[in-house]
Amino acid sequence: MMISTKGRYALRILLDIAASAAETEYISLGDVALRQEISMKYLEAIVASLARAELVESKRGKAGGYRLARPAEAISVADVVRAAEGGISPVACPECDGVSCSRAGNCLTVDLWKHLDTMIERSLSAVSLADLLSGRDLSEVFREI
Amino acid sequence: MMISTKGRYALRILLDIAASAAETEYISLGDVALRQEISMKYLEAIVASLARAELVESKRGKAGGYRLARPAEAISVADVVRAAEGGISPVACPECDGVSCSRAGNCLTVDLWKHLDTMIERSLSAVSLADLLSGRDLSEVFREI
DNA sequence: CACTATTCCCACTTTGTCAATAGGAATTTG
DNA sequence: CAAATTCCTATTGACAAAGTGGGAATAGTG
Repeated sequence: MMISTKGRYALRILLDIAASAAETEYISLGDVALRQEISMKYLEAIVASLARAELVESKRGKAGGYRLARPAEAISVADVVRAAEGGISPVACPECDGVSCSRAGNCLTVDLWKHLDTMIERSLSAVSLADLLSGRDLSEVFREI
Repeated sequence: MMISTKGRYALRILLDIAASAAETEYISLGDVALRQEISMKYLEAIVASLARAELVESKRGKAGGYRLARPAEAISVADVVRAAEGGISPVACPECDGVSCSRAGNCLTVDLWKHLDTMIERSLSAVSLADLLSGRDLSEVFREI
């Protein structure tokens, strides 16, 4: 599994909410849809998974909307992708997913995929929404991993 | 797009060929199919893309088969994945694919995806078939990136 | 209370990709 | 020629991605 529109949109949505948060407590999806040029309906679907993962809190009814459930510093890109895509691993290797594979013993590749997975995991965990909002140079972040 | 069975199988196929290469010059897909428990027909499809990418050379007819087009040290996992999957990038971000995106200017995420891409690219480029065959500890390889 | 703006829920469509299979043509060796 | 191989094109079934549609529940406002 990889990073499709769901994951990319999810990140943009959260950044949009975080950036607009000063004005009003809760940001409506209508506003986000306008700014991000994403259809309202698709937004709903994506935000639903973000809410399920407790990355955002919602308030219904008029003047309702969404806000971050935690400070932007405490939400990593890994959190977002996991919530939106259902997982982070880019490799469909059974053994890597915890399902034992009959070939695991003499498979020369398992180890490679596992290393790749953990590296991606660590990289995306190291970048927070706040980092992206501040325009921080990501070379630093990635170098420290 | 990222690493599906096609990419994983492709790697296993090349490792199989590389490991058996001492016995006979060319390895037939029938043999690979038996050892790797992958259907002959699916193998054909995958090997075709490896041949197109000039990672393997073929010989037709009886006693024909495939062999590596370069020494195992000179074939990286990145080469294999690119050939089998048609690309490496796990992110479907237009700007990252070279297609200019109207939002690129005020998009806070493009940079992140580009960093991620190049990191994966560099990681997979750093591992060769020979590394995998020798059972070399990949922690070393990944640490040096 | 009536109205309106919102989230929430479920079902649906369309399009595309993955994973694999099928049948047969072309080529080489013995 | 016969057998073993690669090569080529087409097709299938399952599943997910990307998005749409209709409407119910909720909450603030005049």
